[in-house]
Amino acid sequence: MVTVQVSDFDMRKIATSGQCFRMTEWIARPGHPAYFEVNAIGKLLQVRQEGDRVHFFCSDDEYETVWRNYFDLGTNYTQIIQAIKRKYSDDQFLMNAIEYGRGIRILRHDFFETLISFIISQRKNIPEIRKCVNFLSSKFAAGEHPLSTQGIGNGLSTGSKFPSAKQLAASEISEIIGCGVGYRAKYIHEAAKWYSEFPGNWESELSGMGYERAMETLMKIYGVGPKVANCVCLFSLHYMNACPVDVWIQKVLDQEYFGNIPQWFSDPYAGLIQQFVFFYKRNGMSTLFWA
DNA sequence: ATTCAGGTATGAA
DNA sequence: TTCATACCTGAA
Repeated sequence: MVTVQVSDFDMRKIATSGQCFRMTEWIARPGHPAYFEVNAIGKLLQVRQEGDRVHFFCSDDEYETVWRNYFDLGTNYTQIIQAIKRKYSDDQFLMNAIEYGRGIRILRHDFFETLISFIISQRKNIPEIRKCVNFLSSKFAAGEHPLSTQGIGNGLSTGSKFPSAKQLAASEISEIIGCGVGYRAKYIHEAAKWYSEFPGNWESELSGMGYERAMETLMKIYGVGPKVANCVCLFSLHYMNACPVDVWIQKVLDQEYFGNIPQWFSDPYAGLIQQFVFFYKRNGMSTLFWA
């Protein structure tokens, strides 16, 4: 186990911030602190947080080479947030959102899984998205060696890896439909072909070409529009200026900014700010307020 | 039964 | 360019 002390890290907020769909909170035993199971980048990990101390149930080596980067723990969020608060101090809604959402970090999630997850996300609610992602994973991982991790309290926990692009590209559309994704199956299949047929490395190409060109490139994929492309840019490629506009952010624009585009939209950290705003609007505000 | 859920492709104005 | 509409599917 590795224990680190970090500020601006809240495992529960991260798990429910909607960046990825396979982080689950478990209660080991009533009265005991909750722990989180993270199924990501081909690994399974358990995490428990007590205040600003975070326990990662893995080796030192795995923490350093995998999870530190995944959770973006090398970035000083406290400093970034202070700068943002100074910059937009006259935006009271934003100040409230930041305080409410503090602790969320922008992950560096697996590229292909992020792409497929957000293709699935269109016209679906979050429990449905989670179900589809899990269904795809368990279906295509059948027969493979399951992921496992040394669980808290000596329990051994298992899970399945997200399918590879090659697996999905080689599968029949009907198999993909069978995972409950409906009309998105052909999008998934196309995206899988697009990814697996590229001779180079899409991640490094897209990371290197800059936000604008990455967006253009991603939106050429059948079934990928501006929202999905922005989510991939932000949650996987770590373009912190990428700012996905979904129904919740649209609500914010309509209701809090009266249809105008707020200043922070073009901030270099617009994506991080968007996460705070999204989280606040979705979880922190009573809808009865202005009903 | 009808509507809705973290959008996108398509075709018409 | 902008706008309306269909789209799988399950849950309220």
